[in-house]
Amino acid sequence: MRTPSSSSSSRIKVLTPCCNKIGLKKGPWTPEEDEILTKYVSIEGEGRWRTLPKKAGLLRCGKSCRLRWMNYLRPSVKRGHITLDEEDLILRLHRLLGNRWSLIAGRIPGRTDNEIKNYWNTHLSKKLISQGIDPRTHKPLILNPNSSSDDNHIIISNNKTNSSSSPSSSSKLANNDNLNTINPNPISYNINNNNNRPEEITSSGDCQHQSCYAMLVNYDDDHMNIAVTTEGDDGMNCCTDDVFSSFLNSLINEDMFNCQNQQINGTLQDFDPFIASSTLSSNQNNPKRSMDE
DNA sequence: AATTAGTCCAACCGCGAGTTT
DNA sequence: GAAACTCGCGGTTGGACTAAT
Repeated sequence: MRTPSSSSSSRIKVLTPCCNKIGLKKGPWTPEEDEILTKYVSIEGEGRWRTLPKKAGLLRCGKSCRLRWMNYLRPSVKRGHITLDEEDLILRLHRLLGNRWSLIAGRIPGRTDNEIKNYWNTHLSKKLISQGIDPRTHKPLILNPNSSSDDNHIIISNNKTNSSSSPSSSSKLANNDNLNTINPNPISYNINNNNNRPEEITSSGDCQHQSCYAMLVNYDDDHMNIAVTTEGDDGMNCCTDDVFSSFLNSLINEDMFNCQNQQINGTLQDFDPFIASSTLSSNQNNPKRSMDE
């Protein structure tokens, strides 16, 4: 937690036990602590992290408990090396999403954002550099030295305009746990693209809900915007997670991606040739692989 | 064998945003 | 409506381990 002096906002934060590190243990977790935390969460469930340490009898802050559970103790966490398929998926997702680690992790079962982030920083970024590719932009290092770090990355916001939403808010909106409940507005996917001029097309997607969505892609000077509007049975956005999954799948999956390419007259292919080629090659052994695996 | 350099990854930190009071 | 609380994210750090000298 932030202390009042370190906060950039006008909100005044009061030190809470979670912030006050006095008496709280830091550093690596012991097997005994792991056992206590695992036992407690298995009984009480996830959440209420702030009060968990006291109730469970742990001398840790809530954030530390949550991190330990999420990244290590959770039963669904897959241990072991990242497979080639997973690596390929990470590369393509990062190409689309940038450093949205939680979002990427959400598409790779059993892997945590921290694990993927570490794997990226220690393996994949170096691998791309060795291949002459900028790991931030996925473009050749020589050809585009002045490109920003967000070039060609999808920015997801709950604003119809091209707002430059923060990574955290973007991730939260794209998280399936939150989409149905907190997003009253259409999601817009903004993809920076310095090479395309204004253009507008409409498309549709498949969703089991009625009054589902329309997808609008338009280019302004610097961005490609894909706005997904949903309206469910109750008039609220009922299936933005479905939409988001479909959209992401469409960008990853070869067939759907090619379909999108045709719909937008090849402009997306210009935007992202890497995806098209890498997907083509990577799916040769698993052509129907879905990101929802 | 000792020291240094490099790598890896679990954990910490600051911060923003949503929720509750 | 404002303040306080809580959660979760991405960036960074530091210690353990390994390789090189």
